[in-house]
Amino acid sequence: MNDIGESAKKKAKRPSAERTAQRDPERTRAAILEAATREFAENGMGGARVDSIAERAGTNKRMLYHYFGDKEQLYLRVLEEAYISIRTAERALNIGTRSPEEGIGELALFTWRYFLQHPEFLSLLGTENLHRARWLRQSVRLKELHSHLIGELSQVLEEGKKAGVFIETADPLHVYLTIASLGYFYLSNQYTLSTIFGRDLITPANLDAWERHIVHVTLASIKR
Amino acid sequence: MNDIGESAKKKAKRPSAERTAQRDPERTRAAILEAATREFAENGMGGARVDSIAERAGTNKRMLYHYFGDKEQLYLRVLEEAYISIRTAERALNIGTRSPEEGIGELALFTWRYFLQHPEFLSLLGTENLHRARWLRQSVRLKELHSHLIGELSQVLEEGKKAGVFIETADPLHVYLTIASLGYFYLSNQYTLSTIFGRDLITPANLDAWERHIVHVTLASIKR
DNA sequence: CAAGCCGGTAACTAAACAGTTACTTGATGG
DNA sequence: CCATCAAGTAACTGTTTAGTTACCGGCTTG
Repeated sequence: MNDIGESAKKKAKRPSAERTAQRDPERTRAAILEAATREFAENGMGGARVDSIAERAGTNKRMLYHYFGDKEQLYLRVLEEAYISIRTAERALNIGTRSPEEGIGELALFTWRYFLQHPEFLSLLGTENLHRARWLRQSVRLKELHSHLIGELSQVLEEGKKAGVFIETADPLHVYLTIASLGYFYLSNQYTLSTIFGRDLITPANLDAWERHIVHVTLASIKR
Repeated sequence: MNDIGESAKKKAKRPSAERTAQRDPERTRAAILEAATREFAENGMGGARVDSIAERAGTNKRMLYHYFGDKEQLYLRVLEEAYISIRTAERALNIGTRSPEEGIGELALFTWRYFLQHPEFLSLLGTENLHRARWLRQSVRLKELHSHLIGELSQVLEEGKKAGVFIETADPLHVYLTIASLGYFYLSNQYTLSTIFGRDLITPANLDAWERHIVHVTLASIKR
């Protein structure tokens, strides 16, 4: 959950240093980050409480401010980590190694299942957009992270067009936004939707039906 | 924006009463509701400030608590009004009067354009879902409001299936969720999306392209 | 083994906050 | 023309909150 190499890197002066079980800076840091992820995801930026994060992490505010500066910087770190996680997992898919149709289907399935397993990621996106990407815009770590996705998707679409299975107007950004839209809305808005339509959207049967629906819609929209 | 008939209704005792320009309960009430809509949409439930709402409405907290009880009740009223507005406009569409294909296309266009013109509605949905529909669930005014939509949509789909233009597996809730997904995600997440993909999604050309994309995807997913 | 450094604790502070109370103003009806 | 009542004002209160400060204790190094 956190790169242990960091302490070794900065400590040329103290090479033999191994921390005791009681004092474990890396673990405390990781615990704060994880607790903050949950707190921000559940309550948003305005609703999140610094005291609550410290308590959840099994530590106190002093450590939180020591490691992360202030509430806003901690929030940005949480957001950055969330993006890094999904883009890293996405990259490991290697959608270009299959047939174009399978590749797109795989990406749709992966995205849906990732969203399903990481509700905190969806919440964080919602919070960040409520604030018009105020903090994400300040991030300097995320410039290169996302271009790979569009590049690889673009290649798969081109391949499909050459093979005559995809329509010529299929656009990589549009395809990704379609996949993400269908997953994001269903999950992030499940509570109001279940309430107003009087149907529990989150049962296994309904989740399964929507997963198939996403793949169906995505492919139907680009197939010749 | 507010029904003026209410004051006349409760005042049999004081029939000649016409308020002066200075004292205008209905207007104050409406101003608070509108100010609250903006404040909650911009800052969420946790970030919204009661003082700020009073100031935006050109009044003070005393009036706000007098008319709406407390912050939570005011928030619920805002949310209810937002739902009533979209469902009322939707009803006026009468999608059943056209051909099935045109009817679905009209619903998709309407939904997209309504979302585009009412960003505060999308924000409120996001906030309410962050809190797992905590307040919406308490609402007693919204039970009947949404069933009409699914009923009408269901009829149009049936008609299309009989005419042989729609596939047999097309489901009314799925069709509506598809339309809403594509509009909601693009707009509500425009800030993070524009940031990470380095492309401004909100230019007239891009908005127009996405509008056409929504209609295309929706129809492609149900056409035989 | 002593100095000091670093991970960690807990009590504190100033500001912001939701909600309340005491008061003012002005129109109306007896 | 005065008593009443509702609309509206503004200062106040107790609590919560982000951020700080003074302190503790054990490990490492000279």
